[in-house]
Amino acid sequence: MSVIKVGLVDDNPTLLRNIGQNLALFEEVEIVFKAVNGQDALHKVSNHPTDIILMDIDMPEMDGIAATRSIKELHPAVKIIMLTVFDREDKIFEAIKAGATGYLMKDERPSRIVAAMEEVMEGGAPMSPIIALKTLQILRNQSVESVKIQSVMSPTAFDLSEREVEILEKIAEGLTYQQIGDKLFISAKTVRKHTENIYLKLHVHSKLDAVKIGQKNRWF
Amino acid sequence: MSVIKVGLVDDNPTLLRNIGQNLALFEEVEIVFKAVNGQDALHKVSNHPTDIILMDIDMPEMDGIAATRSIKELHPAVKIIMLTVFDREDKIFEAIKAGATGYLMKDERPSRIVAAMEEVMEGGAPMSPIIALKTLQILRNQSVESVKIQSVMSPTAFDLSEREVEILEKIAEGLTYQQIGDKLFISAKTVRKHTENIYLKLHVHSKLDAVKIGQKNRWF
DNA sequence: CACAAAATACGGCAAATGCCGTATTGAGCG
DNA sequence: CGCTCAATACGGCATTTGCCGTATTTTGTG
Repeated sequence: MSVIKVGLVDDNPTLLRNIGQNLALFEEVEIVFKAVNGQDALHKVSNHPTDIILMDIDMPEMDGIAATRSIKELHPAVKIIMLTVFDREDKIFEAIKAGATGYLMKDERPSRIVAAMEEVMEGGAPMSPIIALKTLQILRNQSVESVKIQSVMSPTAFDLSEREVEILEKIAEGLTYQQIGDKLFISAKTVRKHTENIYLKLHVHSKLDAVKIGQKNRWF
Repeated sequence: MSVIKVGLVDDNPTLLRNIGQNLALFEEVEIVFKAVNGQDALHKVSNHPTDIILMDIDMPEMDGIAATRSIKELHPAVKIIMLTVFDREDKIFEAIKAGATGYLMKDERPSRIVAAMEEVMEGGAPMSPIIALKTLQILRNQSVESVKIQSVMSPTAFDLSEREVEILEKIAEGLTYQQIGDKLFISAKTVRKHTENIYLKLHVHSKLDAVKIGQKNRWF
């Protein structure tokens, strides 16, 4: 892999051109497309072989995070580096969740951006210092348990129907059978029957144990 | 701040000397102490003004993580960069929790280690690419809720006694009053009375709701 | 020691829950 | 068109739970 195929996504044409011109000076990158919004990017990435997308996080229409989610779904191999002007710390976590591999400030030097792209190609995860610190701070607030390696199972793996998952959600909220029935416009008796079936499938015998399985597998 | 005052902590004298010699070539760092274990480090950092500690993560006696925790407690301003030979991914998270600011492989080039220290001094959080990726992966597995800014309350904030917290833990495990009583060698009736008091203090009316508060505040 | 708080224990009762039935309806599918 | 399965609904019953008492013992603290 000598030349890195890059897609640029930014709703500001001026910035788009600036970044493009800066990157064009580096022979190790080749800009394969430019897009002005998430929809546009989603379309163009399908028609151009792409290694890395530099994605503006703040865009109208489909924003960078939604676009990242969509693109990663269709093209998991494409790496995405988020770019932001401000330190939108509330967005960092969402961007990471969406599947971004790197996270840089827009005012990084072009050489740093190219270095970051090379780092991504080598399996790294480049972040601006302030971003890296922020991720550590977020992580530091986590409990050890929540990071434990665990094989997450989908509700269908337990053979739960959609309705049953819906019921289990309400149970997890702490509602009684009657309250759940009222919410779903079915009788409390029916809710209890669903619950019986849920218990059979999950091999548990109480609301609490059922909810515990749901939480462990992040169903809600 | 021109010269960075560095402390080295490693149980392997050879590596300690190697790193020391390598760093000595850089005029922007000054090694203020070397320690061979956590205890030693904890003692020496108190007697030497220190900016950054390079800490081996695998040490006998007090390991790097415990040492980091202790040092950050006494000297919050001291930045700590963890060094590891292998990709001990299970240790990364613990190290971060303990308060490490950076996380590098030992085989990083000396110039990279110096660059990382400068990055730390500027408020960054340098990580080797593989580490950075790992932190993102950990973060990606988190639920959004668990990162939400939330004021975590201690059980004492709800006026819960130790015993009541203990009872609540068992409830969270999904045990019945009888089972809890058997485990704690008290009668089920007593467990129920404790639970009544817990409900009063937490303002809830069911096991599920009580456990939800406990989970939200990370009591177990 | 005296006092307060916490932990322990028991009784009773209404409501909720867990579990065993049965039965009807409708949607999907070969 | 039958077949299956999910969703719906109801009855009954034993157990658990939530909540109201009261009361004794233990523990900690001034």
